[in-house]
Amino acid sequence: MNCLNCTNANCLVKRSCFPLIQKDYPLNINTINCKKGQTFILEGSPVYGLFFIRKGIVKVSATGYQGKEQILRFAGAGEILGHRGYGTEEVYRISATTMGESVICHISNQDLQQLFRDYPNFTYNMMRFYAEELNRSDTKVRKLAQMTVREKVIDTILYINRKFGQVNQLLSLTLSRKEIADFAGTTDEQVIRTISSLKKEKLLISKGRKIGIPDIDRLKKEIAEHNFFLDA
DNA sequence: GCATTAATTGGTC
DNA sequence: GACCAATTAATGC
Repeated sequence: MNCLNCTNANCLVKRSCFPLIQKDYPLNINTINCKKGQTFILEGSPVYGLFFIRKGIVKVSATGYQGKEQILRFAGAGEILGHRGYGTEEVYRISATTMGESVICHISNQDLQQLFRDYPNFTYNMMRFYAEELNRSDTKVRKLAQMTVREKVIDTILYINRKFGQVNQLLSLTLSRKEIADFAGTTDEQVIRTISSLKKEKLLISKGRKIGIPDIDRLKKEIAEHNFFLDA
């Protein structure tokens, strides 16, 4: 597989290096076709390059004490994975699992170094990406520490909406209650209770296991005191 | 349809 | 607000 016929305009490699990359440029992209629920980066395994999502949605998580899962973020097409391990770390500190059918691109450490040398624009864009990531993880810490459970659940739902949107008034990415809890840093029972009271307040609707937001601005108001880092 | 998994509810600490 | 247990709903095969 190579990047020439890739249609993913969001990809950082494509954006930064094309149309410069020619047919004979020695770049080896491994593409991995994944079904739902496949873990293609495993916490603790040696770092062997960077991953880019070509298609699909991936959850990034780390395992804590007694196997407790903390979901750190969800990533969509064009986003970068495994970057924190690159350079300094010898093993990945996160796992990455597909939420649905996905296509993942992988670039080896060697090819990556070559790209960094050949395409300063790519290097610069990567640096900007790292800076943004640092900001996001910073705000994530503050949210976990300062928000109430109710606020964290609302924030999680708004985050999913912001990132992946709604279809027919329902969030297009369906998370289990436990996944919401693992992202928000609470338990699935708390999530269930919060969601059901939000439904009573008409701030949320649901069909089966899917959740919808009837009025996004009204829901945003619920966490307005934390507006400071709403967009993270 | 049945078996498995997820959601919900109630109770205890 | 977490953890546990019991019940009920949803989903996969």
